[in-house]
Amino acid sequence: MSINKELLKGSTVILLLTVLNKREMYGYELIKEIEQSSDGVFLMKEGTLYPILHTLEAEGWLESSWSQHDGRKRKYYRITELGKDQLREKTKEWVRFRTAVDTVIGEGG
Amino acid sequence: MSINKELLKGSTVILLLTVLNKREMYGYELIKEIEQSSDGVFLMKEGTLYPILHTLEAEGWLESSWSQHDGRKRKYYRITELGKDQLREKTKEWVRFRTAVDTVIGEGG
DNA sequence: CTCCAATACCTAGATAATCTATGTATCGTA
DNA sequence: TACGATACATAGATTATCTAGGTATTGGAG
Repeated sequence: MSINKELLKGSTVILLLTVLNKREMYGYELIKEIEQSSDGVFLMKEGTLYPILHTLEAEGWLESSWSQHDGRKRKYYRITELGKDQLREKTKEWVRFRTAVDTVIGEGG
Repeated sequence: MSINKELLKGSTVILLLTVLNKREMYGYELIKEIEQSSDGVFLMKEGTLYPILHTLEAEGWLESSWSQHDGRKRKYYRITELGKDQLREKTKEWVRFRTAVDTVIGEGG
């Protein structure tokens, strides 16, 4: 499956990039935000999220900075211009994938 | 990600079950059929397909039988009643997943 | 005051879905 | 006669995600 390997990771990454495209956020907040905005469908684990954030930062799609809030330190992530490019690309890919699945299974193509 | 583990395998399995729900087919044919009906998006590898077919048969979602055609032996797969139940379930799950992603990314929800 | 849940970060190792690579064999065609 | 297409299959690599564990702070319930 050519598109799927990308999409597996892609479906998580696209969600992260999308919410970070609206405003900067810290890890824990991202989990809650994605859970809420997906009506409880996406329950991302911390063990899933943090390694992905590190990877995206290493690839230059995100930038981060620490800040303090009530004695707790938070690491805020912002999307970069490169990240925005990737988001546009991933979004196209998602639509392509979604359309293809719906075409095959004949479910609201 | 609670739904995703299911969906990764699910997105492949749902495609297979869908086309087998229309008529019985053999492995090689399934690859071509899914490739065509998805407009070239899903290029399933034999190394991906055959193990999945064996698993689905072992789980009782599919049945198979050998037949001969021009000296080549083909293994035809049919969907079982259990398989049809699973297909309905998987389809619901797909719609749920698709809707959730589209809600979050705001792409034709 | 003490314990526990929630908040907030992190990593190592396990699990599992898919791919790569390889093997066998037949058929049609250039 | 050599090669691509057809047709099946499996072993091992890759990699995305999960499980399970770790640290530390805050706030509220008992």
